[in-house]
Amino acid sequence: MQINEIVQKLNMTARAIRFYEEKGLISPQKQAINQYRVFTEQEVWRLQTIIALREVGMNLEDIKSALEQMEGGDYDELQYYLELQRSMMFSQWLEYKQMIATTDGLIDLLKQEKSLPLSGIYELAEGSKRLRNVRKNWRDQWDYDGRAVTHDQVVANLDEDRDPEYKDYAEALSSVAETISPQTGEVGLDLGTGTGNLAGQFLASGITMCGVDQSKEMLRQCRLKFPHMETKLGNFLAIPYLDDQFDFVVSSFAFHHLTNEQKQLSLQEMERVLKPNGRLCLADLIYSEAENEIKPAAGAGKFYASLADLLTWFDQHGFMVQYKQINSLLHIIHAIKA
DNA sequence: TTTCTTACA
DNA sequence: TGTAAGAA
Repeated sequence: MQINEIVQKLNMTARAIRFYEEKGLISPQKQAINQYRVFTEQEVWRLQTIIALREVGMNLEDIKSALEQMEGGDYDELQYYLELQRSMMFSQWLEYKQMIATTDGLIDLLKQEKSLPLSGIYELAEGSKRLRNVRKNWRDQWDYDGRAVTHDQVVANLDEDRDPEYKDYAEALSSVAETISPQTGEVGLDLGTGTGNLAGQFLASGITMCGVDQSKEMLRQCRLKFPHMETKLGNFLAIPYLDDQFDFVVSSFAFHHLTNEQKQLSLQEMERVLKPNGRLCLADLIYSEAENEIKPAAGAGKFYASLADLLTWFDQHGFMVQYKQINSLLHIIHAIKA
């Protein structure tokens, strides 16, 4: 097949095809006489794949590696690329939501004041820019990919001196499950599910669970352990689910990886995916009280929330809250969306 | 007529 | 990636 047939068949432009070749995504043979490109079925298939991946917003570089993986029969990688794409789309969706809200704010100001007060504009613009940056600055700083395989052993054989972070791990998990005490037929979300240890508590009693984690390797382990659990790549700041999807949201030993600013966004996100009257239960390392309390160092990339801040947030957002303390840092927080 | 390459937007 | 120009 020559280039024009392809162009019509897949309705694209010849320039695009040559461009893909230039970028090394395809490499059709050329006729010796006139240098015309000749396309095989294989190449048509590749082109179709490129178009499809393009359609979901993947850039050419990523498509190239995805294609290479698929050549090697590695469909896991492709799945990862698609999930990454999906989670990015959720980030963008939220950004748009934010921008819409900002615009609405400006429209309201315009209506009320007949003019745009500069301070208001500035505030709204700054606000949305800040939110955008907070989301953009999210990264895997913790190398969970590298720790995925050994993670379960680490939490199983705790050396409390070396890993004070996971002290009372098992107790915390079962406490969360107990607190939520899910009804048959309910659907729950485990944020930062890792290898699915918390979700497993619910799965064991026949509850449908979805898990979100930012580490693909953690999710791989999780899928091995719980093949029937739905897992998605994503993060706390742009939960890859639509609004009002879950009866309850849980999370353990993960929230403290967020900065305080990110925590606010994250709570907002949990609220978004939670059904009306949904429940939320967090097990995490939290400073309990008083400013003058001696706060143990949280370590790099860790930000223990203050209990008071959390309670305030829940209060302001119409949640009923209860909490209990497991050890000096570890708390279980239970909030119900009224 | 068709496609190719190259340069530029 | 689109468009334009010159060549095979």
